[in-house]
Parts: sequence; C-alpha cells; structure tokens
Amino acid sequence: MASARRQESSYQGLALPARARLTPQRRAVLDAIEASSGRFTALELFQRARRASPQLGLATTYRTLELLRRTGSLHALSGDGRPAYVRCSPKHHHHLVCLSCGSVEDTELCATPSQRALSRQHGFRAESHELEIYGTCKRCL
Amino acid sequence: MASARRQESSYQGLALPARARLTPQRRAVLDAIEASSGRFTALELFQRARRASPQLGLATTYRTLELLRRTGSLHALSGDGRPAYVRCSPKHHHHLVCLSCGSVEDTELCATPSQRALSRQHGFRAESHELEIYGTCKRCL
DNA sequence: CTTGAGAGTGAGAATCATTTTCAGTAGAGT
DNA sequence: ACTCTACTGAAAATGATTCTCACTCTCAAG
Repeated sequence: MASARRQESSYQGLALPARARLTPQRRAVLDAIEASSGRFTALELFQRARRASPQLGLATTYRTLELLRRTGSLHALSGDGRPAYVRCSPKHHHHLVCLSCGSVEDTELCATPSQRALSRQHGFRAESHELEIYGTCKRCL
Repeated sequence: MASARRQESSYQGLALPARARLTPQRRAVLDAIEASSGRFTALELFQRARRASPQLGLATTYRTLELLRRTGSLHALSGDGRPAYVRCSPKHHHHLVCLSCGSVEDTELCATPSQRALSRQHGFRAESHELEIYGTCKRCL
C-alpha cells in the first residue's frame, strides 16, 4: 500500500500537527509534560525539559506548547490571572478547577442553555462553548 | 438617625467598593466605560478617559478597573489570548461572545452539570462556574 | 553523493499588559 | 489648622510571550 498523506504524529499521547517533526527538543518538552501533573507554567515546563535537553531554548518550549494547543492536546488556562497550561484530551470537555490545590481535571459532563432559548432571548447562534467549574477536588475534600 | 456604615458608592451604574472615593479621575474612567460598548482593553479605556481628564495616569486606570472587578461590575476576559474587559451586572450571568465582531453580551441563561453527577463521577464539589458561549450575534447574522 | 526547500533551532531583543514604587496631593474627620 | 489615609501620575520594574536572525537539520529529488 502506498503511504497515505502524512498524519498527525503522536508521542506520550500528545499529538503534533501534520508536517510537524518530532525533534529531540520537542521530545524533551513532551516528556516533561508527561511527567507533570495538573497545571504547569511554560517556565516550569522549560526548566524541567531542560534537565533532559540542556541546550533547549525557551522559545522552542513556547513554540511546542502552541503546536499542542492547536491539536487540542493542551489547554491554556487564564481564568485566575496567572497563566498556566493543562494537558487535556482533544475531545469536547470542560474543566474542574480546584480552588484549594489548583489542580485541573477534565470532565465530559456538559450542559449549556438550549439553542432555542439563546435564539429567542438574544438572537444568538451558538457554535461552541467553554465551561469552567470551580470548587474542591476529591483529594482536598 | 446616625449615618450607617459607609456603603458601596455607585456612578453610571458601576459600583465601587465601600471606602473608595469617587474622585475626578475615577469618574473619568467610569464615564469612559459608560461610553464604551462591548469589550475594550485597558489601554483603549485609558485613552478615551484621558480625553476628559488629560492628566489621568495609566496606573490609575488599572487601579480603577481592579476596583470594579472586585465589585463584579466588570469582568476580565482572557479566553482568546487577548486581554479585554466587559462591563457586566454583578448578578450571576455568563457571556455570549461573537466570533464575527467580538462583541460580548451578558446572558442570564445558565446550565451546568448537576452536583450529583460531578460528585459521583469526580468526587468534586462545585462552588461556582463560568460559561462562555461562542457564536454569532444578532447583528452579525 | 550534492543540493535545495522548508522546518526547526537558541539566544537575545522586543513587545505588551500589568504592577510596583515613590514622592507628593487631596479630603474627610477632628 | 492638623492628621490620617486614600489617592495620584510618572516612571521603573516585572512577567509572560513573541519575534528576529543567522544558522542547522532532514529529506526527497537530481
């Protein structure tokens, strides 16, 4: 069989866009994400990845984060003012943010106002939505 | 009757915290918000407010935005990467963000996964939530 | 092999939004 | 008048992120 058009590549369960190469630097960043739990900042990730790949640059870390964000493997949080990232599944999902420990968990639970109500009350046509639920996680309860 | 403990002061429908003075500079910022529609950045607001109060400083604009945010008269948006503010009512509400013109509208329509489901599936106790709905507004349709 | 195109790179400069610092001002309560 | 304290503008500082640049790497074609 002839090889098909190039697809997304995947490593550590994280997807890179088609045509993007899995270089040693990116591998280091992806490993660092794999080793992280919950939310992390770009700088934390950079410092961690740099242990495995000491010549790694901060710009490359940001470039890699952006690639992952585009494939939906990563979500950028900014609700609380402090920027951070969390790994997430590319499927439709929302976030449970723990106010006590700051951890973020994905949930497939979902609810939105009906299109009917949006249309009638606002003349608005919805295409997508994001929901963040704040509270206390299992571990902190 | 003796005067009660000092309350929130309000101007242009925007509330300042108790103990905060309504100075000419703040009044200029509040007027500028009143004259704005939809979302605006801190810098845009500063420039507009400065027309009425030319000696106004940028720091004061930020300080005023922060006060309003604390009373719930203002909401800081950051979902799309670009920081911006929208005026909003202190009541519980969510946002309809138009992908075409960028306008933001409040809605009282609301829906979330049930506490029962959150608890059963994640052991999570919800306290609050934020919902942003993206789509097309009445004017752009 | 060359070679050429384009993706990828690190370092550091540049940008952008925001916050802090500081020395001085303005008002409300005495 | 006096004294708190909130408030102020200007400028410096900060923090996160993006951009620029000159260079390298990979890979497929000749």
